[in-house]
Amino acid sequence: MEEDTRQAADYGRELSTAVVMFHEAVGAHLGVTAGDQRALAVIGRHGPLSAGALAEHTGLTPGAVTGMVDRLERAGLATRDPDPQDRRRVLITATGHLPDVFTDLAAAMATVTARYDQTQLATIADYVTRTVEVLREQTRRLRDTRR
Amino acid sequence: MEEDTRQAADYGRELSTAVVMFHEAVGAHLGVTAGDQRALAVIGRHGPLSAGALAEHTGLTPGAVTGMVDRLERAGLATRDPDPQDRRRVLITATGHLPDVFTDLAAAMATVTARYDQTQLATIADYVTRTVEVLREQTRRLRDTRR
DNA sequence: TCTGATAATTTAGTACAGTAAACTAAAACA
DNA sequence: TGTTTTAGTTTACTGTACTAAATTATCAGA
Repeated sequence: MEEDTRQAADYGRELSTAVVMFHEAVGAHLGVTAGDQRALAVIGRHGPLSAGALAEHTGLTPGAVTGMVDRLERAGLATRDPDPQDRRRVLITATGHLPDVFTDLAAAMATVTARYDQTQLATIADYVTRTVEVLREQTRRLRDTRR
Repeated sequence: MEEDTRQAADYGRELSTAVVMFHEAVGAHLGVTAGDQRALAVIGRHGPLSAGALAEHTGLTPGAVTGMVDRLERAGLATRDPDPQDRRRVLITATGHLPDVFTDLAAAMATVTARYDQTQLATIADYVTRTVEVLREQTRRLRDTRR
């Protein structure tokens, strides 16, 4: 049992490293930062947001959001559309264009998950869900303790 | 089945985000970059490395490695020890001092994995191992296709 | 209609990680 | 012993993301 939980820590670490490096590579490839990608995810889930709303979501200044959206636009991931209700505003809209890198990853992961039956998938889902909760909690704690 | 693999993609995405954000928080908390942490992991596994060897491992210039080691030292994670065989050299040595953040995470993850029996742990290990392989392969492809 | 507030962008500046080159000390070799 | 090479650090510079403040256009309210 002890041996198995130690192994779990090892591959958890390897998974972390692999995830971080993958995302760095994606960022470098697309010319966007991790924060850019997270902002894009917010827009994708929520729908178009004004630059100001995005600034609130990200905690960045309006100027920094301008830069962020520039990068997302340049990468073909988002556009600025005028807001019909307020001409001062732009609505940052996800293009929905999924870069090959994500479709490739999804396809590869589909072949991985296709190996498992329902029970196994439930176990995996449980593990991942709990892991995500742990990570979020630990992240929260870190953010709350100032250096 | 299709529903389940789509859910797998969703929590895979959430896991990715949680991992990246956790590591960013760790980095900010400790004052080290992701690259610093990876270099530290190399030293931890391999044993002390000279600055030059570390530069080769990381692909950075000697000057950048000096900065990296400065940061690791400042965070209490590594030290510079003289190399008895060549006085021009320093051996970058991991202190082995595990920051609370990692022990806390390990403890939290241990409670997660303690929920599963041997069969379930084997399933999880299989999933994680394959996921890591997929991520590494995709990362390699990205690095190989220049922007 | 005018004034104050708001939205996004631009401008000027900062912080940081990294590179290239210079520097200093030590090692290797003739 | 003198010269060349090597190791790590420092210095000067670059690129990038970000902040603060200024700018320009639009909106809301008196």
